[in-house]
Amino acid sequence: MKRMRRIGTEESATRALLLDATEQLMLDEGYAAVSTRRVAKQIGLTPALVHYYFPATDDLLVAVYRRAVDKTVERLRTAISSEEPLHALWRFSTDADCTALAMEFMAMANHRKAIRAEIASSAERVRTMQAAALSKLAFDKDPNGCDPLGVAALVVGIGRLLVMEGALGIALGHDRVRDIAEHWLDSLEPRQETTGDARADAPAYGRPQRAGRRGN
Amino acid sequence: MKRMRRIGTEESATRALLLDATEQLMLDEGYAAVSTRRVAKQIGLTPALVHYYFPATDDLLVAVYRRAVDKTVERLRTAISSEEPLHALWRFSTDADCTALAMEFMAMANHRKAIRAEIASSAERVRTMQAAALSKLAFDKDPNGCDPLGVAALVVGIGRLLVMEGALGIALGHDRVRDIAEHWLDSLEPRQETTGDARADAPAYGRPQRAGRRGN
DNA sequence: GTCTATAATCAGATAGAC
DNA sequence: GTCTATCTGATTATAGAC
Repeated sequence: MKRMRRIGTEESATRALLLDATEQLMLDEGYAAVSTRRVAKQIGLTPALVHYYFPATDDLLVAVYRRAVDKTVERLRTAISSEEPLHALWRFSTDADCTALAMEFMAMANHRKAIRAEIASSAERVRTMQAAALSKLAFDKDPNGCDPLGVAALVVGIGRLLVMEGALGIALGHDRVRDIAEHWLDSLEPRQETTGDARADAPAYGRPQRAGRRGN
Repeated sequence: MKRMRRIGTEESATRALLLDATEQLMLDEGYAAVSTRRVAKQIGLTPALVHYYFPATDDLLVAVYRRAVDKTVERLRTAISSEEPLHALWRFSTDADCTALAMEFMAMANHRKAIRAEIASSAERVRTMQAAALSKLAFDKDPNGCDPLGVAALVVGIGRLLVMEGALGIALGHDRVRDIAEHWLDSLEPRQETTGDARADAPAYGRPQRAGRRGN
């Protein structure tokens, strides 16, 4: 049995720093900006140290992804346990911050096998969870053949559409898409009037531009 | 005025070959596989020759994109001039071959400024064209606030959702999404019964897996 | 047109000193 | 834990021969 290379512990503060730096780099400049050198530089350390915690670069990326999924699942769990899970899911999906990182990973999955496998295995789990939260809606009466799974996939997909295009500078028709989507959501999950004033939670989706985005 | 570097003509057959090879490489292995070396190798030429026709790599990518947009616009034009433009647009957007390349460019745009600018300028043009084709539909009567622009954006977006997730190996709920979408389309643009037999054109969207996809 | 040769970066990954 | 030093290989891009 050959001598294994040394590797950092999961509890290390430095390891967490590396994950933070990688995530931030992806959000600021896109996943293509991620390299052991750039990540290390970002927090004033050396590339070799990155390899100490993450032997291969894919290990780093997968770790970032897993942590992000865990965080998302947690936030999602509280969101969809609300009175109006469908509208909560919509707000969640149209929130740029929640979705931008997911988009980066989807883009990255196109040419990183490890990430693709990770996404495929987590996506169905999350979607199933979302569908479960929508199962209390009265889809039986829906005249359009809607069901929890399809609605979950659609709502999240439309949210991503808006966020993704927004990041590219495309906005034509977005107002109308939002109108149609929200009208549809209202029909599936009627808003319950509270005290008569305007509803408390405005749509989270505003101007989707990212802060520090730089080109190539 | 400094001496300009030599550059190949637009009519060159070799230039067209380079564009073909680049496009194929993007579809087979993802945009990240595109480099002057890989492209040149693919057709048995040298990297330097790529730079002869396309001084910078971005020039090559933009040229591929422009050519693809032109081709798409042409196919789209004939498609949506049919009797049922909305259903035609749906079939177009759910066709993996038509959409896969677009997805690659969208992913690439996340970190290539030149591509992002190109996409932003072409996307609105295409969407406007699609919306125009849908303007003959009776949206005035639509109880859900649908309008051509929003419907165009939504239909294409949902199609892309299916294609994109399919490429990642995600399929959970896709059948239901397709059901919901097609039911919606039928309500917006009622199918006209022909001679009573099954409708001629089946949905184009089947198994979305790409052929030669390789990881990392 | 197409090539060879080369410069200048940048990447991933490892060994071994401290 | 963190570093320096190094190997290896890929990439963009240019100059100049043929």
